[in-house]
Amino acid sequence: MAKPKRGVPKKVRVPTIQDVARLAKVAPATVSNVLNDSRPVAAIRKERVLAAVQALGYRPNALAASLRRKETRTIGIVVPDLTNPFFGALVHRIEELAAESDYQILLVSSNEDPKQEAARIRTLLDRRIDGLIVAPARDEVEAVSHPIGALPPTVLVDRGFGLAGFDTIAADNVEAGHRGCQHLLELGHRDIALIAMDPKLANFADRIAGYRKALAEAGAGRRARVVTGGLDVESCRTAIERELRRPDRPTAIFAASYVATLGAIKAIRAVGLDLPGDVSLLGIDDADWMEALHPYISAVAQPVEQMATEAWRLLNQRLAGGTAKSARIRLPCTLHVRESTRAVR
Amino acid sequence: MAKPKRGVPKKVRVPTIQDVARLAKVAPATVSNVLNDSRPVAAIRKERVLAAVQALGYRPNALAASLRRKETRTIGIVVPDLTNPFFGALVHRIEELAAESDYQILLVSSNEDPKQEAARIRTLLDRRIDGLIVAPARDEVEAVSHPIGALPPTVLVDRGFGLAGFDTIAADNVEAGHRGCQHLLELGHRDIALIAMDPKLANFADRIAGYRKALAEAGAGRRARVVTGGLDVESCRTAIERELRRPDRPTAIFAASYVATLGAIKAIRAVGLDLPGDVSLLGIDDADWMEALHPYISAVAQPVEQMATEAWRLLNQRLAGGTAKSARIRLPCTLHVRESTRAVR
DNA sequence: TGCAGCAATTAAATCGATTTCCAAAGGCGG
DNA sequence: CCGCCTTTGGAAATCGATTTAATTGCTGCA
Repeated sequence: MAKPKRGVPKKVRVPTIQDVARLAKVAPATVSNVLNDSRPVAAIRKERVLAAVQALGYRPNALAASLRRKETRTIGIVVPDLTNPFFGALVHRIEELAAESDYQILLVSSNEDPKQEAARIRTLLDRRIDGLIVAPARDEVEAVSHPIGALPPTVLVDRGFGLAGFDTIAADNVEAGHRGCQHLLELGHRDIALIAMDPKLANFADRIAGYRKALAEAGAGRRARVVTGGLDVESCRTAIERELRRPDRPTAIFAASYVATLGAIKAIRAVGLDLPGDVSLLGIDDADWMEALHPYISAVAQPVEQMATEAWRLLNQRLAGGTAKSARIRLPCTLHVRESTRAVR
Repeated sequence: MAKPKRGVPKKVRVPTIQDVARLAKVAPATVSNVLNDSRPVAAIRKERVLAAVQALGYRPNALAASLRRKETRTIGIVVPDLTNPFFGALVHRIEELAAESDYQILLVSSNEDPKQEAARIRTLLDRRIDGLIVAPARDEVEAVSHPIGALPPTVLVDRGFGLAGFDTIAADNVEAGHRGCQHLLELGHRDIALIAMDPKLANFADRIAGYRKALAEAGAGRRARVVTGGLDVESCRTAIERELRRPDRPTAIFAASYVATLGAIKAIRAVGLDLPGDVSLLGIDDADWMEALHPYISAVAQPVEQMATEAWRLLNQRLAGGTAKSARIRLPCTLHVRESTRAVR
């Protein structure tokens, strides 16, 4: 293998359309026409161009093309936290779909902070992205929409459901809360504590509403116990631990998110209770490991893949010029009954 | 709230530098000079420009700027699988660091496929990214480097260690295998099966080497049992299951990756063995849930955060014109002894 | 008072494509 | 055989910034 041993990384001038044109003895316009076949070009010339392209290893500068075309074939994705497997899966799937249609992904993370979110979105807009998929940090996307004015076609996923002017997609969170609580009720639980990271977020509000509804239907309306955890595992753990140490501790914990579920498991351990012997645990959001270690964790799974697919579909519709009024899509969750939920003694 | 009710999403013409110049009654060049303070501008004019910028809500078109400056402040990241928490954490951290320096991330996933990887990298290059961070699908990055020719400053993370011409970063995998195996040996295990997804990948080869070394040091050199799993959880599970069903089944499983660990847990369950009563399990790669459910899973943790930090540091050095010879950084892993590894009966 | 010298502005070139529009050439009917 | 129409090719405009180079307007010194 040749050892370059150069000092400064030799700036290789990448070939431009001019170079190709020169080599093929045609006009730049012709090269462009061949490559995009935007207009017919005589076979002889076409060949010469293709040969030149080959020879030089020419690839069009996407920046220049985008500038002229006013289209970047790039979409922005904003998530609160890539570390959360839910968003990991979401981004993964969207990237996959986008790539199939020759789009690329500018990824930014808002770290659950609306300020950062707004700032990052602005930088995305400077890049003239064609579209935007956001899992907002908060539901009032004033941060998203207000200071910015015109956004490109935008789809809101998971949070911010129903915000005017956006296509929005979310799991049917009311149903998730309802179905989950019902499951626990059917097992005979009456003291069910629901752990929400932040009850002001619509997702949690909905899940709480569903939970309350199920309780009410069972005639246990006043037994609702909603605990506010926090945005991270640790704060959820302490909140739940406190709850579990009370004399009237719940017999079941309904953890309304991935982070809360993790916190709940740790809290139950910390207090020294048996899962599911002493307390049952039902999570919202599924993860690969929940079916690995005993007790397998029961969970209401959000349809991440579907959410991603729908998000991409809606965005595509807009990109294609579709002008239907804002879509609002609720996707059903599925309850996975596993081992962490057990009939009350 | 006003209801636009427009048919086609009214194309708002975004203001350009020309518009600002016109409004401020100065030349476009002056606007540019103010905004980048590339040259001194009289206070009166500067104010006028700033006011105009405010009034119009002007933001420079990053495409145009990039085209001219030949710098996009964008870096590409390529990972095999975002669903894997290791890569999730890696990307998360890099994005964070990049944002701090006002860089943005074009994210692509190679799906563990070198062909896709090469294709996706090419599209990244078309976008004229300033730098590239890759966790390659294979170690021979001919896919990465060959057909493409000149790459921008590139850092290889996790895989492809030591490839000529790249800064490379990886965990000290030999040591990880060595330390892990040693731990199992200390517990009295002699029949330790190591599960690698693909022994041809250098990472796994290294981990295997470390494992063999530890065995040899213990005078158990010929007891090495290396099982080839596969790229996904399922195939790992079946491979391990087969191993566990043999009459001379191992007393300990050393799962050399996140995916293998998950597969191992499932396999142990499937065969009906007790973890860690009948078999011990040690994983490589840590995850939040490993310290949640019993038995807590012992694991050799790769220093993801550090790897991300170093990757960004090295890339920055190159971006800043640093011209040192390719760095090769090995980062130490840490053994987390938890509950899944137990002294052999 | 005249001119060198400096600082602040701006006109124009540039980045690298796409697209518009004009010109030349070839085909065809009258 | 001539003029009109259809192709095809290429020159030039364009996208929206940055940067270079030229210009303008002062200041200050002789």
